[in-house]
Amino acid sequence: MKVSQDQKAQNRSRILTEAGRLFREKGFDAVSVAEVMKAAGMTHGGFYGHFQSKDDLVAQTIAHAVGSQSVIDDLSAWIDIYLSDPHREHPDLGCPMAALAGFMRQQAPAARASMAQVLAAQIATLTDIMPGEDLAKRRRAAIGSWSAMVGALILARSIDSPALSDELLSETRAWIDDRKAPDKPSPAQKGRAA
Amino acid sequence: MKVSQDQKAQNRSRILTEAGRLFREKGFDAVSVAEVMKAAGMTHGGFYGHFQSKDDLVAQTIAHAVGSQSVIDDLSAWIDIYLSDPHREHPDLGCPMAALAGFMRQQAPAARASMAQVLAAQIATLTDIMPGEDLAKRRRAAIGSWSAMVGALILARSIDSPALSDELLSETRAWIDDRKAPDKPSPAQKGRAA
DNA sequence: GCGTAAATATGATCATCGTCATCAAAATGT
DNA sequence: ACATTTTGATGACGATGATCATATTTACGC
Repeated sequence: MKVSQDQKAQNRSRILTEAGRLFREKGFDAVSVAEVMKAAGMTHGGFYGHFQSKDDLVAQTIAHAVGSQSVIDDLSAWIDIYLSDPHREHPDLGCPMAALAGFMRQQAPAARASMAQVLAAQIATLTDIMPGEDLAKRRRAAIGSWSAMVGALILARSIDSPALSDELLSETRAWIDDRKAPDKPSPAQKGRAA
Repeated sequence: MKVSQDQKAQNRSRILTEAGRLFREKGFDAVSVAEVMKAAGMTHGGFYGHFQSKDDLVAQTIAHAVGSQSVIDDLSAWIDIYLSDPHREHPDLGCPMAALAGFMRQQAPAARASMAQVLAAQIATLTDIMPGEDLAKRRRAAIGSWSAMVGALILARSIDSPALSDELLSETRAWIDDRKAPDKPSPAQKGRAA
């Protein structure tokens, strides 16, 4: 049955939203087109009226998922939330890069290009809120901190040991914070520690 | 046709080796049992004489792949090699954690437990060669550095932009090195830079 | 109001994959 | 040497998934 243009736009948006959740939760391969469509409240047939292929959906989902992320302007708060227990436990609602970067190597060029844009924007945002005067140093700190945040979250999610997983998050948090004051007694020792 | 016990052991080892390469290259889901067996020089039928299931193969492959990694005892050299262009370009021969961590969330408990062991051992090794006296600080530096290394490599491999990918590797390298001497003019500025 | 084009549903097709049953051949113990 | 295992090969089965063909219903321009 046909549907109003407004409905179609809403349906398309819902497909992208649900695809974003499912992909982050299970990875691209483990989610079928039919599963995405069902989550969006439709059957699998209408899919190709919205997207050319599953690869097309993947590429568009990356940009869409990042676009709906909330922005945090305080660096310490950002790191704390990023390396937190809730974020580790809910990849389907969390950072698309941490959830999907591991799957990007075998994706189509369009998807990889979309991820590159998203990553460049993230680094730019982090550079902006990074303290200091020297732009090059701020950008370096942004890249290093972001790598550590993403790496720690991915590793923390990849293992079975809650203790080691907790330690990864808290110690990486402390390690990044230590940069600002390497000689003081670790100012950001908030949560669980080793 | 039957084969000597020596042959069987060699065949099993070759299955694990080829599985390690293929899994690191394509991910667990994208590699079929038949593909692994073909790479090992056999047909798919004999697989279940060696492993109980594909999940079993996955779990054993993780331990096997890490066991055949070479150990580097110089920290700076390790970081340089880890965040190098060749390592980025050859995930099938490189660090299993960087190549596979992103796929671990949906794996069976045995595989996740194997990854936890491997990660714990890696952190212990890094802690050992980390400079300093305070053990807790050395372990923190090991965890933070390792997170940054893995994160940078995963991100560098996930995108399409060679410039940004290069920058991720070189700036993360410099950022980790800066920790040791935050005020000196970045002593480890060897390769390509921003 | 009407006819047409569009959006989704239903169902089919072709390929792939994990796993298992069965078979052939060769190794090993006696 | 021979009988018995045992290893790997061949082939099949059932399930799943991406994609497409066709049908149905309805929005929207005239």
